Amino acid sequence: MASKMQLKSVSRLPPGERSAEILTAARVVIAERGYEATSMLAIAQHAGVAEGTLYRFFKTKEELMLRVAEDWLQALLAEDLGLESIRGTWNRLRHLIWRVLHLMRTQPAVSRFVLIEMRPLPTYRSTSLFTLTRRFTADVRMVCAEAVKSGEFRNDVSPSLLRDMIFGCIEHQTWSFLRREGDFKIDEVADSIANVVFRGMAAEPVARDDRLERALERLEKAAAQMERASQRL
Amino acid sequence: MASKMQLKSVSRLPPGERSAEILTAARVVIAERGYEATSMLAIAQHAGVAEGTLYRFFKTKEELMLRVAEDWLQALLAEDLGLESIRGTWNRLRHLIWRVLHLMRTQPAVSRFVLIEMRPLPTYRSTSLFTLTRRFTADVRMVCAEAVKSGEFRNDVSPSLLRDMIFGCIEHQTWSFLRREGDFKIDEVADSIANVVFRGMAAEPVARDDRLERALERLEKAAAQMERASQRL
Amino acid sequence: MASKMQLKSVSRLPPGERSAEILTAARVVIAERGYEATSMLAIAQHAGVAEGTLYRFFKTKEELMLRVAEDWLQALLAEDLGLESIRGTWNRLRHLIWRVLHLMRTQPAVSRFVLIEMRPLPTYRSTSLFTLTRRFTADVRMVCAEAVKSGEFRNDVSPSLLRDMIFGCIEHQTWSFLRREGDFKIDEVADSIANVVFRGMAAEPVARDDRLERALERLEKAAAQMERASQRL
Amino acid sequence: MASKMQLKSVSRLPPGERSAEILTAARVVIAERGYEATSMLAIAQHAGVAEGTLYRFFKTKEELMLRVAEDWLQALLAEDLGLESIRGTWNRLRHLIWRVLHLMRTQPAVSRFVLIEMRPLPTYRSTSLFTLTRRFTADVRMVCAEAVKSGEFRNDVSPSLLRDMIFGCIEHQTWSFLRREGDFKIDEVADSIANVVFRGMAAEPVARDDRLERALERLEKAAAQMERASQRL
DNA sequence: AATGAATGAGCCTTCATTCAT
DNA sequence: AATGAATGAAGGCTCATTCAT
Repeated sequence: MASKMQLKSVSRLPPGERSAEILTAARVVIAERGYEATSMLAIAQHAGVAEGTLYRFFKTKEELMLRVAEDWLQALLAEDLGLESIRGTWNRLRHLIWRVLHLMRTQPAVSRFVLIEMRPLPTYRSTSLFTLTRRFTADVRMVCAEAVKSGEFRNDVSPSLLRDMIFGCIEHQTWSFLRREGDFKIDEVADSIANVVFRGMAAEPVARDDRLERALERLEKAAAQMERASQRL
Repeated sequence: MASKMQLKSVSRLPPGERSAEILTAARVVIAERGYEATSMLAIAQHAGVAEGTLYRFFKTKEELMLRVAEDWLQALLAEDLGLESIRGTWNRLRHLIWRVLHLMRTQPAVSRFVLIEMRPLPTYRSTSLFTLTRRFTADVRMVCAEAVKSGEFRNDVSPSLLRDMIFGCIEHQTWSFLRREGDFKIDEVADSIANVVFRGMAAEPVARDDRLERALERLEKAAAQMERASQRL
Repeated sequence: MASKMQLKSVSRLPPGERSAEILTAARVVIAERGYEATSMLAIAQHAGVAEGTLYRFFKTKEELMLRVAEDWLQALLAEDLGLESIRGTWNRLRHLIWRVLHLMRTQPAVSRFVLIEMRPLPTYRSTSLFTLTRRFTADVRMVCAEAVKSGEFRNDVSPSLLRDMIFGCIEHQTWSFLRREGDFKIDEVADSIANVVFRGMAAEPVARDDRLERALERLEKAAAQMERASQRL
Repeated sequence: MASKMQLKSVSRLPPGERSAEILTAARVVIAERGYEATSMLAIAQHAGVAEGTLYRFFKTKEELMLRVAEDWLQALLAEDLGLESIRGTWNRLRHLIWRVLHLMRTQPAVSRFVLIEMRPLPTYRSTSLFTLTRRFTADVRMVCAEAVKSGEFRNDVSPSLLRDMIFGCIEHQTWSFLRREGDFKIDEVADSIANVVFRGMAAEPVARDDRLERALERLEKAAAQMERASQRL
């Protein structure tokens, strides 16, 4: 059924660039419409290529989508600084939280895409996208684990749960923003989360209230004196 | 002559009942296959009615799905006891958390449906399903708000954030279970979350769990000394 | 992605008729273009229905195609008389061969379809179409088997091979006709095949075909002579 | 500077060799996957050339496929010995049949390709592949024709039909083997076919039965005498 | 009110062929 | 001469929705 075709003259691009173009076009379309509503045709048209071209680079739609998310995330991750420069558990936690919130504020499209659309996919957990997202959360878990080890944190709650607590809270707080419906205050949220977790885990109460202690000591002392006194009698 | 002798035995039901039947059938199909894979045809067949009939009661597939989720949730909510019988902020929080975890464990299908499949819908927030889910979370928020009001909790973190922290954590912790991949320990998770939030928010630095206990011991010891002293006197 | 649709008003047909219409339309298209070149769209257009309608009745293209072939063949088979009225192995073989040749001459399209296009399908042998075609060949095999049993045929060649010989020959002889390139002479081919097989298998060396015929003529001639003689006497 | 340092090591071959390489590669792919499933890309990759290169030597896929079949067959034909050494019509027929059966057994891939996949092509008969296959069948036809000429065979059946009978039978008998489903016994099949055809065509019945003839002759004589006698009266 | 046959846009994917490099 | 990126028509199939009965 071969048909006569007039190939449009699309200049041949250096390898990698075409694929990058497609990925970029896909980002745009996805940002506009979301995963489900994004068709291969739409991506192709946006990229100014034919549908078939997409399949030169990506075996299936899902693979393409996954790659979009990965590349997007990777790019953001690359901009990231390490934790080395920051001292103190609270500061570190606060920084990590703040960093993610900032990413969401500045990159709502990719965030929405990854968190809301890719994550529900049945295969998501076996994806390298999943692995990539773990890089964000792993830091938090590590900081908590270190705090536990050093005795700064109690050890009655697992670092994994703390991580889930932090990121679960972040997601909920940013939910409506990601859906273009609301907003959130980065610093306020970051402070709040860091505070609750830190105070909730701190081995030593941050502020002291030793009135009970002192009262007890006075009482014990008094009791001891009375006992001695009574023995002397 | 003698045509159409075979009447379909679909008794004409009161409108409410027919619609309830459909909703029930839809639940079953959804529980089996999930949202995406559930077709209107499948629901109709399960309910023993024609596809067209579905559209008498629900304008679109989405509306039907939403109603399924709502009714499902409502039914679960109805079984629920109030908080009246429980005293103490920690106990109350722990109870509310435990209650949700228990619901997820016993009703994974509806949980998966609401959290994983309906929530990503673009219209979700304007849905009465969303309002309904708030009923679960509202209690937590209220308990926190009361604790703040009574001075038991600090007021530097909004109850909404605490609510998000708690439910975000719950979701992450149950994620793999809802996807039939893993599991979670109800009591452990409930304790951990309640502890972190409670300790993290307590106005009075919370004594170590056993501090009161020890104080009591010392008091009793002192009391005993004094008793002995007074007897000797 | 529901779109606004204007349903064309295609009158609702009694069950079975629509499917029959489709099958008929498919026959036409297939007869014109052959299996591979026949698209579901073309069939639908020919039947005056939408593509989706085809899928109400046939799960896949292959199923539809198979059904076309089956129905076609079945219809032809139904017209067929039994062998009861025919006596003698040679006559029976000749009849069976002639019958198939006649079918091919009058129904080249279905023949081409079944023999050339459906048969190469990987699944063909597990098809009920295959079973159906066996009905044609089974008679030949049976006649041969009976001839062997009665001692009329030698038993050094299996009936299956004879069947293959006969039908293989028929196919080759009609090949070019089925491809609209040539022709074949029914009686000549039927005679030839029947003769070779019959003579090749006859336990008693077979007289030339026309020997009996000629003997008859001579007998009649002699009888006439005697009649004339007796009248004169 | 220093660009394009990495030259592809595709040495510029004499045109005939390059084309031969492609043909060989195609054979391999076809043998593995069959005609339909063989893509130009696969052939190109196997041959270590680019897709475009294929089109330098073959205008279309079909042309390439046809050439593959031709070359393949030609190679097999070349290995073949003549008939000169074999005496006797039965022996010769048997040899020719055996030879083809043997080819099929040892070269199922090419057999399948030619018989099952190329032959159904609409253009097949005008192909030089078709001409080539005639070389196989021509011998049979010739042997039969000679037998007719020498009086060894009757002349009431055309050699072409005998050829079709033989090859048609061979195809049916090997059908399931070529589809990797069954098997066949070379010697048994060769014997059977040769026997049926030979005995079916032998001019002199192997054993005589002239009783009918003699009875007829007596009857005729008697009738003639009676007629003459009556005329005299 | 209920039916369910019919719709058809739209989806993902394939691959023979072209042609700028 | 050789490449291989790019093409794009075509295909099979799905399913929410409509509406004549």
